[in-house]
Amino acid sequence: MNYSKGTNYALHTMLYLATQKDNPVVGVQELAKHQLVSPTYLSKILTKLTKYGLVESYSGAQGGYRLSRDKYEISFLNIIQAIEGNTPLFKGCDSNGPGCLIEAVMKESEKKMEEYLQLRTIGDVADQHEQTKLEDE
Amino acid sequence: MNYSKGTNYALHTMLYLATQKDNPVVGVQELAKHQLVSPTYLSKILTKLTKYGLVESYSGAQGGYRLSRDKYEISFLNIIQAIEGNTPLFKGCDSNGPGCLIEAVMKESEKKMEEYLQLRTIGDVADQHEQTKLEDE
DNA sequence: GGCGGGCTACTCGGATAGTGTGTGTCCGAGTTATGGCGG
DNA sequence: CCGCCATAACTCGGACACACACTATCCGAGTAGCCCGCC
Repeated sequence: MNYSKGTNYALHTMLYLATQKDNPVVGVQELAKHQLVSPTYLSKILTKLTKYGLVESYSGAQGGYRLSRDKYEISFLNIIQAIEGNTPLFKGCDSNGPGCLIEAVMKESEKKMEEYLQLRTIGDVADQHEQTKLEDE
Repeated sequence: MNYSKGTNYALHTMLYLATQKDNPVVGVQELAKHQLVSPTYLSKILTKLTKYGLVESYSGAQGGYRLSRDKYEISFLNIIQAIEGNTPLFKGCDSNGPGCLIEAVMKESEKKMEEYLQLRTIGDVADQHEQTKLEDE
């Protein structure tokens, strides 16, 4: 029970894209280099993000990816669900029916987490990232 | 990324124990019968709960398990961590150091969920369970 | 009637497969910018 | 100088192998209550 590595890669990739000026198209090679991941594997993750509508892909030479909408409109929850799916963490009370009290508690706890992840956007964190970089200098 | 079935079994088993009067010793056979799980597998889960100090085991004839402390002192988080371990859901920012902003957000979201799970005790839910049973009659 | 030994029911723990998901690679197909060549 | 074409760079998508955790089962060992027989 933990987040897949793909989610980690996806979050860092999105953060990298969000810190770029003027939202340019960035190739997979460059994205992969910053995380020590194979470009082919990262492209699979980016495919998921594309299907989920978080990034746009551009084929051909000088192609690559860029954010498909404003970085402040992309929450952590969006990215996580794009990779992990939006299936609930807890399931299996089917035999006990929808009135299972345990399921209710688990779903509520999951909701608490998702509410926070929905609040935080990749743009916010990108700004924080810029801030700390300036402080270092 | 989801809770293991073992966690589901553990929660239902704990709830069943909590709804018993006077906290008697209950055998694995009886516990397994209510969840349609093999007794041998359920015993492995109960072993974890025992090591975590949530239940006590009694060997020999008429043996079994019972809660080792007051049901209102046993939170959902206790049970979940007994089965899933207390490792964080999100990990892998080691290369980025402890100052990784993404990791901070993820850990905070996890904390939100755990806070709620720590609040809810198996005793509370057991009482709710009794309540709804009375209303049905 | 009291005591002891064997029996039974039960848990404990390790060993062992099967299975599904995540992880990662490889390759062919399609797409687009770029540069060179000929008109 | 302009347009066409080959080439290179790049993404896209599927197919495929591998590793690891979860799931589940089986079996031997240990333990405690119970019953029966012997003294």
